[in-house]
Amino acid sequence: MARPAAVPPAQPLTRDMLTRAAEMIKCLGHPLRLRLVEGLEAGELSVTALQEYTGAPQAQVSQQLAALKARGIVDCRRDGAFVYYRITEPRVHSILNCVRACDRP
Amino acid sequence: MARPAAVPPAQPLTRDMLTRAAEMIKCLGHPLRLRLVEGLEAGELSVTALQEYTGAPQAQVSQQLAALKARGIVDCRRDGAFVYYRITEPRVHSILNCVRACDRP
DNA sequence: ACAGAAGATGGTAATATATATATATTGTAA
DNA sequence: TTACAATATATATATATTACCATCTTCTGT
Repeated sequence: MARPAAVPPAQPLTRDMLTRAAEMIKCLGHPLRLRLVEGLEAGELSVTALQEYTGAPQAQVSQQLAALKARGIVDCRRDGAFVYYRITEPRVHSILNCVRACDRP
Repeated sequence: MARPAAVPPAQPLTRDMLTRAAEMIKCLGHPLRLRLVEGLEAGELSVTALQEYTGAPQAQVSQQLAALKARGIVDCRRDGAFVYYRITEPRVHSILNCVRACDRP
């Protein structure tokens, strides 16, 4: 039997966009990192605040914030003893909204 | 100096929802898997069609489809010699849309 | 200068994931 | 039943992530 034709979807992401998108998404695909960006949604927070918010140990919070920062998802500024993180990747907000739209099409 | 108060964002995802969401997102955070769901956006496709669409070797396509299926992101049906995959996780579409909204807030 | 708070970083063991190759299964057509 | 196409799975190896602990740095208040 003839095999079904491949139906190439319109406008696929370029290889590069796809790779970068996958990296960003992968970075969000971690419970603590996802919680962190959730915490940062309303604005910037210090590492201490994020520690309290997530309940995770300090080192882990710092590590995962570093991972998020390395991918350009967040950035930080220092103010005295505190370092404040904020979201810099605008798509994060919409992705969080998608995630919250649980199981509803 | 007093340390800044933690500002707990409204309605954080429950631990469980967060864990599951992270798993789904993580699964999408892989170039080939992301390409696969992109291919499936318009409807179901056979493994062969997906092979042609992605250009990836057969075993890898099958493997990554299995990963997507294990997470409930896609499902499949067999029709004769062919197996057709389709998206079952409704949030995938919105996530893909977010991803495509590159760098625009 | 000193002590302590805030944060970052390095090392590491356990675990997970990716990729490739080979092989197995299932279905179809002759 | 034979041969071949379509798909799945097993296995091995390489690589990446995670979580944890300890340590180091920077800043603040005294």
